[in-house]
Amino acid sequence: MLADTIAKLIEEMLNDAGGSLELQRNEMANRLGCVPSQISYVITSRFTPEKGYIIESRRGGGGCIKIIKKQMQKDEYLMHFFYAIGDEISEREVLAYLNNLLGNELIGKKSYELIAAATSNSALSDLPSPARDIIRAKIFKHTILALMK
Amino acid sequence: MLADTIAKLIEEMLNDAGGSLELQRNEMANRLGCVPSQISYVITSRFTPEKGYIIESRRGGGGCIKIIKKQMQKDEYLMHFFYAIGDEISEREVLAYLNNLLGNELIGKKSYELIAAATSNSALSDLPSPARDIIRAKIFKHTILALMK
DNA sequence: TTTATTTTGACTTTCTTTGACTTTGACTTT
DNA sequence: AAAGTCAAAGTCAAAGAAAGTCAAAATAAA
Repeated sequence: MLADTIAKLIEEMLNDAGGSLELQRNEMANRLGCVPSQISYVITSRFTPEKGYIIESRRGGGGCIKIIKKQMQKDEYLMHFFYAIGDEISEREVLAYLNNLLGNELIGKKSYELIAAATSNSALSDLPSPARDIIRAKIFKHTILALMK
Repeated sequence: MLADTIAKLIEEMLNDAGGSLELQRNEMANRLGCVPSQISYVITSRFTPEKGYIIESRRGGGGCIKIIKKQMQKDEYLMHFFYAIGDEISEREVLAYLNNLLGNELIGKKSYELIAAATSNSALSDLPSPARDIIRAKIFKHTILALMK
């Protein structure tokens, strides 16, 4: 299957490049003889933040797609937290996690405050009860990944 | 890419000059082997007031373009941002704000990444279109307030 | 067969480059 | 002083370059 081939190729390139890489969508699609949006598809379906990848991109002349892989190792502990977070989470639970991270000096006071603010009930007060904890979990996960950048 | 090269050059010159500098458009374009309006393009697209730059210029013989990087007091600036944020905001707009804050060294790279992650389309992808930008604005405002703690 | 994933391609959006044309200001000439 | 000249910078739109989006069609999995 094409998608798997491309995914494998990108992973390989990521390894060679040491965890972070920039590619040009059109150029790559050309090399592989596929349509450019296929590259987009592979990236959005396989290199998701959930799987520990961060994607950035720029359009226009000289544009490109940047893929960053967060490897465990230094961030092993954070990854442990990352995986521990379920699909939904309460404000209280977030604070418990954050206190743990702070206590272990994995994050600083400023990061603590920022994440607490972003995931607070106050910030998410427009959302109804079931949705709120789901969004909170996503935001929390994203911030944990961002910490590892 | 040409534009990036020019932008980088100007930033460097600004640093060397300590935050304010005068350049001649034609002379510079000539040196870089590009068309003069390319310099204008770079300045209007990268050195915007949004990002904390002030541009002045004089036409005619001996004319030039003056670029000033301005800095404000931290909380004043943050409050300014806070009030500028409307009831809804796109991912793009948040990033523009953040880049400004980062450029003015009002936040660090880590805060930048955290807020960007918490307000990303990716983190909020479960929310439908109108709600997404509203929640994003609330989260953003909360994090800005947290920065002032 | 039904459902989920992949593949494609048409269309959109964003960013860059270029060049023709306009406006402005300083200096020179009348 | 008024007019003319020339050297800047400004403006704008067209063309080009890349990535994003979306949905239909094809394929694979259940």
